Amino acid sequence: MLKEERQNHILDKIKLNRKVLSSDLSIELNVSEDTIRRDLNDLSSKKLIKKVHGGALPIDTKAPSYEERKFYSLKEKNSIAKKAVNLIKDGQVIIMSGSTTNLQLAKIIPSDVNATIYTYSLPIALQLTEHPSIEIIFIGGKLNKPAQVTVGLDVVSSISQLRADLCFMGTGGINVLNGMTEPNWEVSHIKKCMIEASNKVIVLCTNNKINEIKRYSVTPLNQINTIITDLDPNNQIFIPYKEKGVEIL
Amino acid sequence: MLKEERQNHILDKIKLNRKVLSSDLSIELNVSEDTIRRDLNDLSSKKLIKKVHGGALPIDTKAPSYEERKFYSLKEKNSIAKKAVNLIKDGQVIIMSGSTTNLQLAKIIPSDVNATIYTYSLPIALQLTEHPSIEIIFIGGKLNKPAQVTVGLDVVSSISQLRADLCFMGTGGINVLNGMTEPNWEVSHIKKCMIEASNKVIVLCTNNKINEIKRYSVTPLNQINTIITDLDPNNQIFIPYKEKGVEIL
DNA sequence: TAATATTTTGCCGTTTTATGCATTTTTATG
DNA sequence: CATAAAAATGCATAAAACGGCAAAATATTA
Repeated sequence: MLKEERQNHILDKIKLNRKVLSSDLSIELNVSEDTIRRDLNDLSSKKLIKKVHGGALPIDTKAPSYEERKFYSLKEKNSIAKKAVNLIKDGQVIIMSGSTTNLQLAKIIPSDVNATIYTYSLPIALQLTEHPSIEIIFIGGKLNKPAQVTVGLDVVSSISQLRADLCFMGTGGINVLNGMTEPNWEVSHIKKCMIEASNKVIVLCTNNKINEIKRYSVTPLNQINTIITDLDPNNQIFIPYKEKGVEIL
Repeated sequence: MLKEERQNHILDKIKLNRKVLSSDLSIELNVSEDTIRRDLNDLSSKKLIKKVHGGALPIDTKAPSYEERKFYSLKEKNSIAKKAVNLIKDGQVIIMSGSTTNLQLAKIIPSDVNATIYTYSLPIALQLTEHPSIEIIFIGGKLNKPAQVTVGLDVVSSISQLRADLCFMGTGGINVLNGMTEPNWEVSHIKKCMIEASNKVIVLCTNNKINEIKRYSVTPLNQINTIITDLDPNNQIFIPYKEKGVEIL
């Protein structure tokens, strides 16, 4: 039996039983416990299992991510949110994607603003429930736990049926050549729909996302109306963006 | 049994019972109390539990933000949730309404349970994102801010298209003659759909809701399979309910 | 195909870890 | 403040992990 076969067997067994013992595996697979231990070490260093004394367990699925990200570079996000909030006008229909920058924005919308906001992010929706006058429509679907947003076909088809004045969109990365890109395929697809559905596309973009490329393309620059960053809009880094007709705030 | 398994078990039990005794655990897990004590020390130094003389308690994390209700009669709600959680079986499709009792239930679902949960409540969905294996489908629509749930036609039509094994439902009031009633028209309508869509209807009901009547009728008793309350199920108050064929837990 | 390099595996002595037990110290409580 | 329960401490033991090494299995190259 090949090493890889053996390791696949181990992965399968962990998935099935939520636990394996080195001693069991050694007998079951007819190899020494040393070999099993080395297998478990391999798999563990690939983050496929959690190795423990005596065997292994499935990887900890706990997601600390969103909460953590929430406080990461908060200052930059806030400065972006402050610029963004001025673009919201009474009576508008707005779509907001699920970024933490958008969450900051949701927090500072003045209480006299009257608008309708569509979102598929739980934290943003929850935040907006504290606003007295904004009407919130939550876009349902299967939940992506770490990001706390809904994803999938339901979301795509809901958004396709919308017509919005504005959309505020976080981003995985943006650059002149490739436009906006996302690390997550599902999210990239959803964002395409958001852009389709909106008259004006506003991208909220902390400085570390500028001139970054992620795996999946969302849209070329020419579909983006405005980019809001924490940098000075006159920074020379934005010259090529402006040449493509994108407004920088 | 591996050390980590044991510690996971302890964490689960604390989540469920809000307390554990070293002596119990020692018997339950078939190890000496010394070992349990060492486990509790481990978990405690990782800030996952609060170790106390004789056992351990959950660490009290999240700041109580919106919900005074959430902590009001928490004890009763928790005792209901504990009974309810036993009804959840692997692989089931479950609909949960938006009550605070359901939120308690969501908190204590053991981490090895594998089920699909539909809900239209933001806090419940958010809570469930911390569960490693449950699939969550959020039912979108217009948000009702004070209750933090979606309501309206979208919700009704989404639920109508479902087929669930179970639904867990909070209630505004219940009595023998009028069955289940709700103060809010939209919610009453949504609950009707939930009942339609579910094979088994389980009503979670704190004692103050028993023999109460609200404005809008949801369903007569005969559509309800089980009522879970914080009272003793043999309490004579339930005799007429039992005569109508409702199971009391 | 033979020769050689590389990887995988088993073995063995050493080190570390997990656990139970006995003894002492601390804590809760009437 | 007396007493029983729980916790801490130290020690013993068995199981598991580690590191080095050499044999065996595989892959690569001439």
